Amino acid sequence: MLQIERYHHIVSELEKHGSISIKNLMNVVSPSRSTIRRDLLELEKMHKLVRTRGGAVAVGNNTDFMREFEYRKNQQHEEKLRIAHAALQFVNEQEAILIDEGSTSFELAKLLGRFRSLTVATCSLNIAWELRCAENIELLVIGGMMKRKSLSMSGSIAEQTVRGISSNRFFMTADGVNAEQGCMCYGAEEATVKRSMIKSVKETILLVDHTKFNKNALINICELKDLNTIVTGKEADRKIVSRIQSLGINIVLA
Amino acid sequence: MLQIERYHHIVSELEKHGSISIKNLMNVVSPSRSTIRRDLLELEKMHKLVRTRGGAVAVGNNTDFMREFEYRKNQQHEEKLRIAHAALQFVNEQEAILIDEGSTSFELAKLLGRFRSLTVATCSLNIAWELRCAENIELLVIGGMMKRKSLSMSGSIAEQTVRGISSNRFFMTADGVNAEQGCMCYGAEEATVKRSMIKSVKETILLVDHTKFNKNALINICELKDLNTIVTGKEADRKIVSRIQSLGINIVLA
DNA sequence: GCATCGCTTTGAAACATTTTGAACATATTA
DNA sequence: TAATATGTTCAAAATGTTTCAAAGCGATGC
Repeated sequence: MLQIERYHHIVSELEKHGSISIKNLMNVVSPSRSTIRRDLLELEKMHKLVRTRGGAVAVGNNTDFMREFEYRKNQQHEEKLRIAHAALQFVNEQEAILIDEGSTSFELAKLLGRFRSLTVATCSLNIAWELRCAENIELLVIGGMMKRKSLSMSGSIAEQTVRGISSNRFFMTADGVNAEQGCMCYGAEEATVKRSMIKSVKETILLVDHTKFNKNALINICELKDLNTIVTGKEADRKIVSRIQSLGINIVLA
Repeated sequence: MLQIERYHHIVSELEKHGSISIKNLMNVVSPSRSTIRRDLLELEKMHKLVRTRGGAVAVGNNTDFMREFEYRKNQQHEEKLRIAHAALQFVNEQEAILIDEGSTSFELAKLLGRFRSLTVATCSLNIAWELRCAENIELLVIGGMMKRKSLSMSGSIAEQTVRGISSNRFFMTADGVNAEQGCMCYGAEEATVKRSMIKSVKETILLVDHTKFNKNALINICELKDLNTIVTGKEADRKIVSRIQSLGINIVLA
């Protein structure tokens, strides 16, 4: 394995797991302890990792974030993947779509490579980064003050930008949904941006895993009737589903 | 195997795997190390790949790591680091600064961890990603249509955002600088954003390595008198330096 | 057609440099 | 204290660079 390939392998393992051991790297990237040790030494100089006894961990700031993101991603990850796949039916070639921040919509973004040509607008830094090299996608990054927790842009600048655009579909996420209060999330500014987005599109499609139903989150985003479709996992409670359907909202169980 | 066939084979392998080793190419494209080495040398000149010890990696590779590797192999990398360090003297605690896209300003961004509290606005997706976890930094991402080549946002949305902000200092980059035409860059939309940025700050500081002097790039950004300071490498030609100083521009040789 | 010339490409060898794997003494952990 | 990991040093291996002669190839003239 080439040196650069080893470096790359180590860094990407680190991004995935947050830490690695020399033992696990042996026979994968190199047969010799010394070489691995030297690689870690080099990567530490580049501030790509911090060495520990027996291995290394991802660098300071990134670790917390990675852990949190990985954690959120892994919760209901399999369900989120199903939801993302099901959401694809609402994406059409040559269209412009809006994608919200959040792990489910991140999964959707990762599936957009299959289209020939799309325009995607997003306030998620994660999604922007994921799509930055996708040649089939015209990417509109919605700027604003970045929220470190969600890695998304919000605030008055984001709102102003959203008001100036219009598109067919908005794939929204939420932290809580119920028939009475509608969609909710924890951040007030995020909620404002979401509301603007809803206004600037023809159709809003909510992507939520089943655990979000009947859960309350601080800030109200919109009522259920503002949505056109909800895509969720087949684990969703039947009563809730039929309750929502009775309000005239289309539900897709993935 | 014909030369052109070898080139083709190497490039397509590179597209498939992201990296190749000379060993693997031996006996496939040519029996001789020398020939392969020469091929890689040629392809590197054509910017089809970047050579590494023992092989080569694809250019414009998606991963952070490869991109950084490409940067590091760049001739002026060491100079750019010096320039970034020197530029730090113009950054003050608690201030708001604007940072342009480009590899030199990216180096500057990486040094901002040493401040206790800063507000940073940038149109560079690279820089935004780099600073996403920095708890000492309030990050304003300037949104807009993303240019894949520079990983930066521009266009009318970016301009509009820039018009709405004001800050103390703008750290600008350029592809060409000379006393007559001033600062230039290759992208027309990028130039427009840069001009807006210059207008919205008190002081503009240009960060350029010495190779940018007396080089022409397509689009004019501004005249030299619009700048307050130029930070460049000590390799810069003395004549050019004194010529610019005579125009009343402060020059820092890093 | 074929020999010759000039140019480019190729393969190999010599030498410089970097990387690697192993050995051993030292430090750290349980 | 035993076990494990680390740092250091060194020779061997691998890779890069430079140089050069041989081979390949097109153009030209006979």
